[in-house]
Amino acid sequence: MKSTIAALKAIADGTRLRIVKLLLQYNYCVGALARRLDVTEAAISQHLKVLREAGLLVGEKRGHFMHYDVDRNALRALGAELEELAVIKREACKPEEEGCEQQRRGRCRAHEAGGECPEEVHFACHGPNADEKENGRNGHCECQESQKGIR
Amino acid sequence: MKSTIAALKAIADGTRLRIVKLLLQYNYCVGALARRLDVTEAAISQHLKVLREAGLLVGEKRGHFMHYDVDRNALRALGAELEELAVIKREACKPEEEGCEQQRRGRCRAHEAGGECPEEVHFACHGPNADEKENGRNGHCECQESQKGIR
DNA sequence: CCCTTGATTAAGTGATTACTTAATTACAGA
DNA sequence: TCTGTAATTAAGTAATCACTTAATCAAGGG
Repeated sequence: MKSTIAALKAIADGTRLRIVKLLLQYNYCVGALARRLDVTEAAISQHLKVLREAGLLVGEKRGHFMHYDVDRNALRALGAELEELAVIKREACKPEEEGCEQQRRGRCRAHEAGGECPEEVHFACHGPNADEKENGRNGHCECQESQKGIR
Repeated sequence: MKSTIAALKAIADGTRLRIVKLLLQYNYCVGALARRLDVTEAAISQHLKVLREAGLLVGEKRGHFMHYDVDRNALRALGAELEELAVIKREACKPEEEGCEQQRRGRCRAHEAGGECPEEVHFACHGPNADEKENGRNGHCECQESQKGIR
């Protein structure tokens, strides 16, 4: 989760994305990357550090040259994580589990049909206010796909 | 390409990733997001703008509430793009196409076997220097998987 | 043991970013 | 039309970031 963000941050940079793409194809050392990308070696080294610490690269010393490889599994995993987000579905309201009040939801649907939205269901959109939060309401059941059209 | 980076930058932020995850599940309006995430509405609005301009969200006005939905296709496409990177293979050297000198590569392998790396193949790792670049050498063929172990 | 070269680190700079508060725009109801 | 509320935008600030140059570390070859 936190490492996901670190990895996303690491690859969400033009120069670093170019580095990753180059290293996927070629086994360049640091100096070669610098020349190919027309960036100073120091800058490349700093970018490599970011990518390495994000788990996207692994380094290997050969002679006194340093070569970096992309951790393809980490890259795949990162992509998969985003794709998996995309399949999250709007949760259906389960009032019996969540302790929500069906009456209130019913009233929301009435509003959807053109009726008026009573004051008690305002948090359908806005979530619980401070008092409601203390009363354990989480405001989530009122904002489902099933009630699309409500506020 | 450029939009890829924008989308990655947009989602590579803790607060914005939380927004996306919430919006995948719930149909909150801006104020509800602000309350759920304990962030000011102004801050949320600015994050929503970033996500919207990156193509990850679409907004819809209902009454005078603003609801945002995640563009799941965009999210999927972004994840797929990262996964597709991971399958890029190290390119085999094609000297006939690239104008590289096989003799030189041969000498590199000799070095791999424990021999000495002659000065002329130094760019095997480092890419072309200024003069070589003018002579059309791209320094790429010498740095392939096939020559792993060379500098 | 020095000298050269590759790579990293240190320090400093300008640009960008995430946030705050305040002002503004947009909209619905009285 | 006026009022109150939702949302956005403006303006300012502290922190982070990508880059630069210079110094340092590491590793061979003479």
